[in-house]
Amino acid sequence: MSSTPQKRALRKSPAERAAEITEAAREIALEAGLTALTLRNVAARVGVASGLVAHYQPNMDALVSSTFATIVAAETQEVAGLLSQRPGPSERLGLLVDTLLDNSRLDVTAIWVEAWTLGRRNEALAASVREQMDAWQKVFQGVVEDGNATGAFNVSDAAAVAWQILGMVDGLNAQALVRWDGVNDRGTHLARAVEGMVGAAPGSLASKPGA
Amino acid sequence: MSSTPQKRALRKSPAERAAEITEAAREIALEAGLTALTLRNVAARVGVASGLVAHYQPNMDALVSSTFATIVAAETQEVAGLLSQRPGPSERLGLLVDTLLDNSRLDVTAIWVEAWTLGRRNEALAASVREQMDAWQKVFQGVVEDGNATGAFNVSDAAAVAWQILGMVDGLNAQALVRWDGVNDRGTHLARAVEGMVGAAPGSLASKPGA
DNA sequence: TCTCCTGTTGATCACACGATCAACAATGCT
DNA sequence: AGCATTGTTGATCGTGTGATCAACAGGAGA
Repeated sequence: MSSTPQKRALRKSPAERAAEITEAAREIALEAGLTALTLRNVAARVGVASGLVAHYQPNMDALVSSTFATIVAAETQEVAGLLSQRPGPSERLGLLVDTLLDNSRLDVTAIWVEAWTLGRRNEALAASVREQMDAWQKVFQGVVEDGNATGAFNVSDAAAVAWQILGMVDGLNAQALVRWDGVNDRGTHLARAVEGMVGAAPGSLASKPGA
Repeated sequence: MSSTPQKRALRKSPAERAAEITEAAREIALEAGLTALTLRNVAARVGVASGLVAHYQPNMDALVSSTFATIVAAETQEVAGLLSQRPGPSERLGLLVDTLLDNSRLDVTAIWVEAWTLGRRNEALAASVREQMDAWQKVFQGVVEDGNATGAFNVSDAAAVAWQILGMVDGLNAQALVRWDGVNDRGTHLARAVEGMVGAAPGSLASKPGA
């Protein structure tokens, strides 16, 4: 008769409570998407009244937007960190391509796709999406420019090529979200395509490090 | 005092009324997305009570699903029709790439992206999405296989490469949905990438027919 | 002209959403 | 110990959704 008899949530500092809410929002978004970010949903996860969530956020659009930014920025930084450990531009670009095969990031991909359409009705989210896309593009652009300097690549417009590769990766990831089967050598095929774009020698972007 | 005084919609045959409803749904989806497909929204467009829309559809999930299929299948057939007018595989693949630059299809792209996430909670829609993706993939696969037979391309796994190209096109289109600026020569870059994938000679996929 | 058949209405239900706010109570300070 | 600050509650409002169904009325056939 008393499964969760905790009548009242214990009082916490604003900073601590705010952190709980954003963390709960992050978890919910990763598990069930940005659409599942409702006042009552987040409140239930924290173990708190719905009004409290509203008290800590100007409105739900803002929470959706900031949650998206938190999740996506973390991924960008994580991958960027992995990149810096690779010796040269070819190895770095190859690593980025291999990220495609890593289905452990499908939950983040789902959030990307959701944000693209949700941004249509949530201006704050739309701004975050553009911001985070720019961040990703700069990661790619840096690698391409490095390769240009080294001579490994030969690209006239590094920014444009970076946008292109980003778009391809996003598209293939989104495809894997719906159709995870049917395609085997995604890494190899994409590596060949990217080689064509950056003017690298065929096979220079090692897809599978184990080979 | 009487802007739309039509008290009662005139009686029509079931087939005619059903066609009106599906057509209204198509228009709404193209203008405001699949999310805007509500009972009252569709009913208002037809000029009819909301209950009538429900009467002609088993449920809204089905209407969303069929509307998606209608819109997307029409685009696939339209582009496939354009393809058949081109002489050889290289020209056909080049045309497919140029379709990317055609921003007149952005409304359909928006529906694609929306369907990818909506399919998470609408099983009927998810099935339609997979079906329509297969249809698109077959279009690409046909072109690739033709090129293989002609000798213009050199691809070991045509199906996989077709999936890859489709994913790239989707990704770049989705990107254009959010970030329409910043990239100029999308066609050229993608053409170079695809050339790398199918083993075609560089420049053989003419991006801009005017050149 | 009368009578059914059936296309159509619109009120209604249950539910979920964001947002608001007076009332409450835990906590730290005096 | 008493008090004031403030974190917290939960009922409430307005809106929107899909779905249901008894009642209505247009129109074709007798």
